[in-house]
Amino acid sequence: MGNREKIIRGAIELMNARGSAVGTSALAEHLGISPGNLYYHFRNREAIVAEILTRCADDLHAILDVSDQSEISPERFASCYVGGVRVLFEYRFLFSSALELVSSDASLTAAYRKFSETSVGQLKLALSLARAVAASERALTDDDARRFCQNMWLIWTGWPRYAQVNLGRDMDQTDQMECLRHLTLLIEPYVTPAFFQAVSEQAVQQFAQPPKTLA
Amino acid sequence: MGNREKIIRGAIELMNARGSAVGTSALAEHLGISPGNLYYHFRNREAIVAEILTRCADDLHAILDVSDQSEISPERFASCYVGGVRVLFEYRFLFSSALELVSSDASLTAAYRKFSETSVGQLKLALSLARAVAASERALTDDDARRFCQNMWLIWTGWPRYAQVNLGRDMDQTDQMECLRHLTLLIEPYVTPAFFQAVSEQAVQQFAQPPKTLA
DNA sequence: CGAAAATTAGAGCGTTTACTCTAGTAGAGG
DNA sequence: CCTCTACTAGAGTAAACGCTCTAATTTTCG
Repeated sequence: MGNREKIIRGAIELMNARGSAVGTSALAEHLGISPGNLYYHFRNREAIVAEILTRCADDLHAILDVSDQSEISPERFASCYVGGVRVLFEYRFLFSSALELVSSDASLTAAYRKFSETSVGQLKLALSLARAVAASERALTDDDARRFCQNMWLIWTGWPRYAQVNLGRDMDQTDQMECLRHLTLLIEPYVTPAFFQAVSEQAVQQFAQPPKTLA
Repeated sequence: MGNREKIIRGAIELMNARGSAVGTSALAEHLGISPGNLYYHFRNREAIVAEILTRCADDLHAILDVSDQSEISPERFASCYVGGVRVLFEYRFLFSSALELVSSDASLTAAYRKFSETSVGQLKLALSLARAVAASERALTDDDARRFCQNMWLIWTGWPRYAQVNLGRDMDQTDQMECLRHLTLLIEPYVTPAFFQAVSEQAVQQFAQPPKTLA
């Protein structure tokens, strides 16, 4: 693994632990390389964050993409949010320090907004396909469906920070499972019991398996 | 209004807009006072944030306190979360920049955790009292009730950042109303239609009125 | 008024920041 | 062996940081 890759991974690790404000010297020291070395691989500090954001967006969008489906299975539905929890935990500082990131750079702002907009849109599509299957008795207007997906995004991206900051957790598998439970609770009233049961079982099962994309 | 009060308000204003990372010189310039003046009124930069956190906690806890009630009216229930939205919007940077705040100082961490713990506890009490009234058909285990209140906290504290960062809003009354709608959507499945209807009407009505505590 | 106290301004301190620049190493191809 | 390219180290820069200090000003009160 080259230093470029080490820098990215080290930055994620350190920023997840201490917030996006970690400096270049702290990062270099953490990695055991010289501060100047960073600037051979990246134009500036912000370029590191930008690449991390891109990776996160790519990972998440690949998981949430259900545009090829006309109807969504409980298995696929579960994989959306089990996979989502994994990705959002891995890159959690992006959401914990969102205000700092966005107010520091204009191009990051645009990328960040596009990212969240696309994700919420994908969630909405998944929900509509799932609701077609679920045929729940509880109706949602179009505006409320958007709000529901935004709520889901808020819990999804907010829980890691909540667990870390408010509860002082150390961010292990247990915390990811708890995040899943929070999302489950949110979804439950809006799908049929049968669909919900199937999704829950699938979620637990998929969560027990190691993620696919890890080499 | 003395400079001490001006500093607090200016800090809230500036940090809400740009994140908690605003420096002492930027703050002084924003207020039209000298940087050194800050240190007459406050021991150090962190003391300013600590006082803001205390104020926020006091304001919110006063609004959420239902410990004197044995049963909660729709009016009181609505005032909890209408008032809560107001407070959390006013101090929104505390939640947007929580990771940065907490990782910078140990005593702030303790205060922040106590704050959120108490708030979620108060929410849980309000919910249990409301559910006694509402007698909904949808049961919640104790763990799920906690998760529900944590979800509420996440949306409550997360929405301002979402609106500001992800949607690029300018944080006016409309955004607070939208936050209310998000919370409403969360609550709806867990109370009876009659209670929900009463709470919704009360919420709209209370929201239209100016806040009581403003002198 | 006049003295004491409270408040303010602003220069300046040491430290840290993101970043640049130059000297130098490691390995591949000829 | 030599050279070229990819990469690394580390000293050094200007600016910004939180903060201290002193002198001046305003307010308070006998």
